[in-house]
Amino acid sequence: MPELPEVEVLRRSLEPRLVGDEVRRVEVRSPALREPLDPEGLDRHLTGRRIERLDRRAKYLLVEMAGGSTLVVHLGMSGQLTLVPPDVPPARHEHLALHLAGGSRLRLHDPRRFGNAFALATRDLAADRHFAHLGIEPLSDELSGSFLQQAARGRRGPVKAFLMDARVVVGVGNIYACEALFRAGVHPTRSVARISRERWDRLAEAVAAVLGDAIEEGGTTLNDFRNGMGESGYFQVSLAVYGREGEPCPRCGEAVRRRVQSNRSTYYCFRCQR
DNA sequence: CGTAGACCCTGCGCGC
DNA sequence: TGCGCGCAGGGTCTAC
Repeated sequence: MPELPEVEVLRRSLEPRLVGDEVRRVEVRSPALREPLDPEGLDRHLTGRRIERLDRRAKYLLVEMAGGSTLVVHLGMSGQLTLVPPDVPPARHEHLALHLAGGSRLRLHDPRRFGNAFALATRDLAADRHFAHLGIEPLSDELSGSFLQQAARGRRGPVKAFLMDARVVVGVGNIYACEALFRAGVHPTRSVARISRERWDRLAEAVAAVLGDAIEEGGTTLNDFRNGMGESGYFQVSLAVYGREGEPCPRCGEAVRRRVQSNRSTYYCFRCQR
């Protein structure tokens, strides 16, 4: 579930319901996430504080508290952050719960435990090791063909891995790397050393477009969340190639192919992507 | 230094 | 129906 668009949709859906509420109690139900949860740190930075605003950096959701501290949540592969009424019993993989003064409970549920949650004393993200190395935001005006071309200078390797390298540009996961490459007509294994300026322009446009479109379509996730319904149907229908091995390419009809790059599935059209 | 690959973990769908 | 296998949208670490 969690790619950048989903995190952004989550941020937008939670913000109006969380801002102004206050953390009454922090409950660490099972600390075994990718990095062990730190009950003392979470308690110290969150308990008794009012939620001022929600932000996002890369795929990290930032819950900014009055007084300047910040709760940082990463959903990993299977994480869900949901707001539930207090009488809803704990979920099987509910690792962290924030009990709010308004009565509801903000819970982090993550079966695969690749997620992460921690609190920072300040809002100075760049000083924290999780953020220090991160590249530009893909939906900012920093993303451009010339930026990508500059960043690729002197580098080797396939363009797909380059687009997914968070030191260059954040938030481009496996799905949207595939979708952006398809939209730009660039073959996923093409070396970054062999991409023209025109193609870098197309790639920059494609990355912003697929992420932007996904955020707009993700509005349905907002409705699901509000109604307490499931998460199915999110953006699946809009994916051109991802997860569609053997299905016809929407542009030319050639069967979509799948191959493995760096242990991840890549979906692409052999004819449209060069 | 950069790049490629392994790995962390649970759940689900598929084929047998 | 039951079971084993492959696969899953994340990031990080190690070996080369």
